[in-house]
Amino acid sequence: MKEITSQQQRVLDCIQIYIKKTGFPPTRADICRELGFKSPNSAETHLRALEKKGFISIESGTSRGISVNNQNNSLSENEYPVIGLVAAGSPTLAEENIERTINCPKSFFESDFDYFLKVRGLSMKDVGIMEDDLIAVKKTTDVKNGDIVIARLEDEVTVKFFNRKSSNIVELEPANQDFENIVVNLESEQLYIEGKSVGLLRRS
Amino acid sequence: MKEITSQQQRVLDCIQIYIKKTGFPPTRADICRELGFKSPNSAETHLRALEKKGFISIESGTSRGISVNNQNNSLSENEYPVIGLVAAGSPTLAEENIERTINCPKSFFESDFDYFLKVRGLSMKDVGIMEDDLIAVKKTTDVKNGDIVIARLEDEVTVKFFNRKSSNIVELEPANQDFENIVVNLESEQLYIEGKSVGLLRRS
DNA sequence: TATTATACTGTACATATATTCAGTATTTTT
DNA sequence: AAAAATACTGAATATATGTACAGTATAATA
Repeated sequence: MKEITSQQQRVLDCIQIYIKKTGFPPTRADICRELGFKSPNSAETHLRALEKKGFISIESGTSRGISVNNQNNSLSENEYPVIGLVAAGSPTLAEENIERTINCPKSFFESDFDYFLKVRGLSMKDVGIMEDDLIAVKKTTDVKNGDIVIARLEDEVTVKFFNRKSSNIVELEPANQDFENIVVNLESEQLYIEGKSVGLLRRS
Repeated sequence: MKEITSQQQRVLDCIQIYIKKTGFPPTRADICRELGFKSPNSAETHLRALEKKGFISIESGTSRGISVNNQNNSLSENEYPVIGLVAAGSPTLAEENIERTINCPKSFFESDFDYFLKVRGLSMKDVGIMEDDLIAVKKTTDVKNGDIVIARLEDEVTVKFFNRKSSNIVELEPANQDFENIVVNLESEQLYIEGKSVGLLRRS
């Protein structure tokens, strides 16, 4: 995404305001009217420049065929994948693991997140995480003691409390007395922290 | 807002999906292509009907001049109030009870809903409803046995399972063995069903 | 120094598009 | 039983709109 000039920014703003106000994009003539241009080609060349720089897309031959490319807009909604917690195998974003997607505002939970994880089992039931709940997961390895983490241990993926006991020992603690702590010796076992829980969604 | 027919609903859905996909509204011809109509007038008459019923607005003489009137639009977002579960007093939508609002897609839970209720206490902890969780509440008195309902009993508002034992007896059952069933005799006590839970949100 | 990008005016035109008119048929409402 | 709404096909047309072409001028880049 190249740098935008101030005039091009004015045109981009004009397009977004127009869409917000009317529900559909402006024509070249509309842009001219809004910004005081006298030739439709003024708008046309700005649109071509904005398209070249990746800010908008233009559907050729289509009236009002302008769409603003909103990839990184924190106010917008987004489709988040729902990933099943398969007993064996890591919860990757590969297409075969995506059960469906959920449309959700980007700033919905306390922090941004990357996907929803569908919970299997009741190992965290004492903190209210039940079967089929959807955990909002932020992909990170930066976790603190007490965080609810999504951890992978030898192809087994679990949701547990994270607890570092020493430089080599990590305990994964369930929130259910029917389950036992998993003590991981980092010297002899591979522990991957896939991410941590930043929220929960239950749709029933 | 009059009633919409199933065909008109198809056209309305088509418009919204088209806008979502392309960023701008469809032409009459686009609608025909999507829905299999053979005459642009098929789309035109449906658009006129949708406009007359208030679902869309049409800018006359304007290409793609369709805008969806998003008051009650299931695809759109909305601000939902968060209401604290005050021990005494009903969870009304009066301004003084609204802690804040949450921006959330309208079709986020299994059914539409009216507000978020912030949970106090642990009476439903065995079904994963914890303190400070936000229950998505649909205002209704149409509840079935087993539904999680928001009930008001003599100025006390609680979240419990609904269980009608007989025409006069309703049991409100907690999901926590530390709490006891509340047996309500409808002849001697007033029971208001404020609504039922259709989902849950936890932001931590 | 030549080239490219930016930033416009002004004209022209093919076509994308809304919209009307003429029909047919079924269902719903009055 | 009549009128209105629904649900279409099919053809015609005025105009709304994208877009190319011809210019002018300045700033940035190679």
